Amino acid sequence: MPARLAWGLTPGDGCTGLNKEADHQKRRQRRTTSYDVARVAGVSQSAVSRVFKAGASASAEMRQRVQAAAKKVGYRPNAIARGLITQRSNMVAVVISRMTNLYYPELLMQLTREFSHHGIRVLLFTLEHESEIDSVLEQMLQYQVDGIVTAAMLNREQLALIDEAGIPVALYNRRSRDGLASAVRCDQEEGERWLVTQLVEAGHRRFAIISGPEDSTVSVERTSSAVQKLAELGIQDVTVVGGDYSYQSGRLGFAAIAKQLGGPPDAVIAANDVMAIGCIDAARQECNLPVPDALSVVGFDGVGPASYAAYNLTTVKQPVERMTQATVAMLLERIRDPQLPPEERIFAGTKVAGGSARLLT
Amino acid sequence: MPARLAWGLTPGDGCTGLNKEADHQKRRQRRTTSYDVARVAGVSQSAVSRVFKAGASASAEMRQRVQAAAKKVGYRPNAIARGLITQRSNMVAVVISRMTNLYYPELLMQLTREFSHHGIRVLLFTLEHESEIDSVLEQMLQYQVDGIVTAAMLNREQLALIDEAGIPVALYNRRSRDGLASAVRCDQEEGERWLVTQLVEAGHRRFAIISGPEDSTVSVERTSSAVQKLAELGIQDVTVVGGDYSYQSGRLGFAAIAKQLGGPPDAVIAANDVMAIGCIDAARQECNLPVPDALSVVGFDGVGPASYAAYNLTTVKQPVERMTQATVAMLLERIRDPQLPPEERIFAGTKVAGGSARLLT
DNA sequence: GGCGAGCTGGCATTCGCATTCAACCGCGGT
DNA sequence: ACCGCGGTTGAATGCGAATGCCAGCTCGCC
Repeated sequence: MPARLAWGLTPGDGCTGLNKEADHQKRRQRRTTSYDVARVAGVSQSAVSRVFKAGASASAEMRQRVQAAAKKVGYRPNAIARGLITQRSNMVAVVISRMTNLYYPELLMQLTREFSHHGIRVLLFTLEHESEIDSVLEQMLQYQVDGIVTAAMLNREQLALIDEAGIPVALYNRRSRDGLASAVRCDQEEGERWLVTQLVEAGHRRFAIISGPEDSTVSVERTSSAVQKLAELGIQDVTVVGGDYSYQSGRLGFAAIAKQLGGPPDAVIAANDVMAIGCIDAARQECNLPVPDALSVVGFDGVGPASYAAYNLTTVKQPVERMTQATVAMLLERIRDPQLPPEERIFAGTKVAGGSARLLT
Repeated sequence: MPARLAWGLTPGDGCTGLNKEADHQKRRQRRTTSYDVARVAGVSQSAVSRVFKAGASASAEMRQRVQAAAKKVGYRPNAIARGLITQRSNMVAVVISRMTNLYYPELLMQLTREFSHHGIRVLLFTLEHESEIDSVLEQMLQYQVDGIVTAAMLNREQLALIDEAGIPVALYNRRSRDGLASAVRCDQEEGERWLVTQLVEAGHRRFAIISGPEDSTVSVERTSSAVQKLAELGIQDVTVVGGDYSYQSGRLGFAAIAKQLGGPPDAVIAANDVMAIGCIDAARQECNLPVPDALSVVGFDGVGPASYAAYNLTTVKQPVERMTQATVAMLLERIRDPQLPPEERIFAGTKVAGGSARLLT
C-alpha cells in the first residue's frame, strides 16, 4: 500500500503539520497532486483523474465536487506524469537551421500557432551546423515527442532511426525519401521557370545566379531548375556564384559576378530574397547601376523585406500559411493513426511581378 | 514483485517470442527500457540507470557491459520518466508575442542556442493576443518547465502564480515587478536620449514620433523618454502617432504625421527599426522627400534590415547576444538555487550613427 | 590472519496520473 | 422475484527511470 495513500486516510493531527514543515525544507515544494484533490473532495484518485480527462464517465455531482476541491488546493494536472502513462507527450519537435534566412522565423511562428490550436506544444531545436543533427535527433527521441517537423536535411539513416522509433515526420520544403516521411513543399521548379521565362521574354540575355549554400536542397533545386530552363530557352553561359542566403553574401555575390563577367549582367537570379536585396544594394551603391533599368534582379520566398518600397522584389512567394496548415494537418493525422502512409503535398508559389525586374507585362 | 522483472529473470523461451509478437500488435510499439538493457547486460535496472546518469558510481567494466547492451538493443533513456522522478524537466518555456517585430526571431534563435549549450530544451509559446496569456501560463505550468523566459507582459497576479509554483522567471526587456522575477533589458531611455540629443544638436526642431502599440512597455519607455528629453532641450510640440511595429504602420505613420503637420517634420523618431524603414519609404516614394537630406529618421533595435544600404538606419542596436546570454545565465542560476534573489541587468545599446539622419559628426 | 574503510551493485520504493477490473447501484424487463 | 445491463466508483497496477539503503566485496594495513 502506497505510503501516500495511508497518509491521505489518516485524519490530520499535529504530526502532519510537522511533516509538512519538514517536507518544505527538504524538497523545493510538494506539488499538489490528484491525491490531494481526492482527499479534499473525499473521493478516490481515479475519480479525480476521470474528471480531468475529457470524455470519461463521471456524474455531475462528482465533477462539481472534484472541481471545487481542485480549485481550492490549486491543482494542476502534471503533463509529464500524464505523458508517461499515456505514451503521448503532446509535444512535437520542430527543427530549424540557417537562421540567416528570414524565411524561417515566419515559418516557426506559424507552426507554433497552428499546433497550439490543436493542443500541441512545440519543442524547438535549432541547428548551427549540419553535424549537430545526430545529437539533436537523439534529444528529440529522448523527449518522446509525438512528431517531428524538420526544415533541415535528414539523411536516410536518420529518417530510418526516427521511423524505427515510430515517430511520424513531416519534411518542410524537402522531398520525401523512400516514403519514410510526409512532405510539404513549394513548387520551386515551377516558380523558377516562371521567373526565367519572364526575364528571357523581356529580352534579358546575360544571366547570373547567386546560389545558396551547397548543402541546401532548396537552393540546389532553385538554381538547377533556373539553369535548366535557361538552357531550354537557348541560354547556356550562365555565371553561378555561391552565397549563404545572407544579405552580405548577396552583396558579395554581385561583386563576384561583375568581376567575373567584366561588367554587370542583364539579370541576376538569387536563390532567395535576402540575397536579391543584397545584390540590388551592391549594384546601386557600388556600381551606381539603377535597378531595374540597367539590371534586373529576382529572388524567391516573398519574405517581409521583399515588399519594402526600396526593393519591391520580383519574386515567388511561398504560401507559408497554407503550407504550415498542411504540415500540421498531415502530421496530426499520422500521429493519430501511425499506419497511415506518408504523403507529399506540393503548393504552387504566388508569382509576384514586383519592380526589381523589367518584365513585359 | 513487478511482472516485468519476473519476465526479465525468466530465460527466453518460445513463449517470449509470441508475447512480443502480440505486444507489437496491441500497443504501437514496446519501447526499450532500462530493464531491457539490464536483462541483456545481466545486471540490475539500477545499474543501467547509474551508467546513464553522469557522476554516478559504476565500475569501468559495468559501464562497458551496459553501454554495449544499450547499443545492442537501441536503448534511449526516457526523458519524460526521468523528469517525473527528478522533478526536473530540463525544459524552459519561452513566451514571445508580436511577431511583426523582426526583433523577436533573432532573440528566439539566440535563446534556443544558448539554452541548448546547457542541455536545456525550449518549449515555445507564442501569443496572438494578450488575453491568451492566462491559458498559455497554465500550459507552461502543467508541463513542469524548469524556468520561464518571457518577452510578453505579465501582470502581478500572473507573476505571483508562477512564483507560487516555485518556477523562476526572467523578463526580457521588461522591468521586474515586486522583485518576483529577474529581468534583462536594454537601456532604452539612454538610447533614446542619445538619439534625441544628436538630432537636436544637428539643428532639427520639428519632431514627430511614431510609437508602438500602447500595450507595449518597450514602446512606452522609448516614446516617453524621447518626449521628455526633447522637452528638456526646449522642444515641446511633438507630434505623436501610433503604430504597431509593422512596416505598414511606419508608412501610415509618416502619412499621418505629414497630414497633421501640413508638411514633413525635420525628424521622425520611430519606436522600432521596421517602422523607421516604412517611414523612410513613405517619405521617399509618396512625398519625394530625400532622406536624410530633407528628413531625418531614426529607429531602435538594430535588426538586420536596418543596415541594408537603402536605409542604413541611424539607430540604437540592442546587444542581443549579450542580453540572451545574461538571461540564460541568470535563469539557470535561479533554477539551481531557487533561494537566489531575482536580479536585474541593464545593458547599454550600441549607438549606430547610420545615414538616415543628419548628425553633426 | 583479521578488521575496517571504501566501493559497487541490487532491491525496493517513489514520482503523478491513467486505466483495468471488479464491485456496486438502480432500474426495467420477464 | 430474479436477471441483466448501463452507468459509476474505488482499489490496485503500471508507465520508466532515479535513488536511499544495505549487503557483499575488495583492498590495505596492522
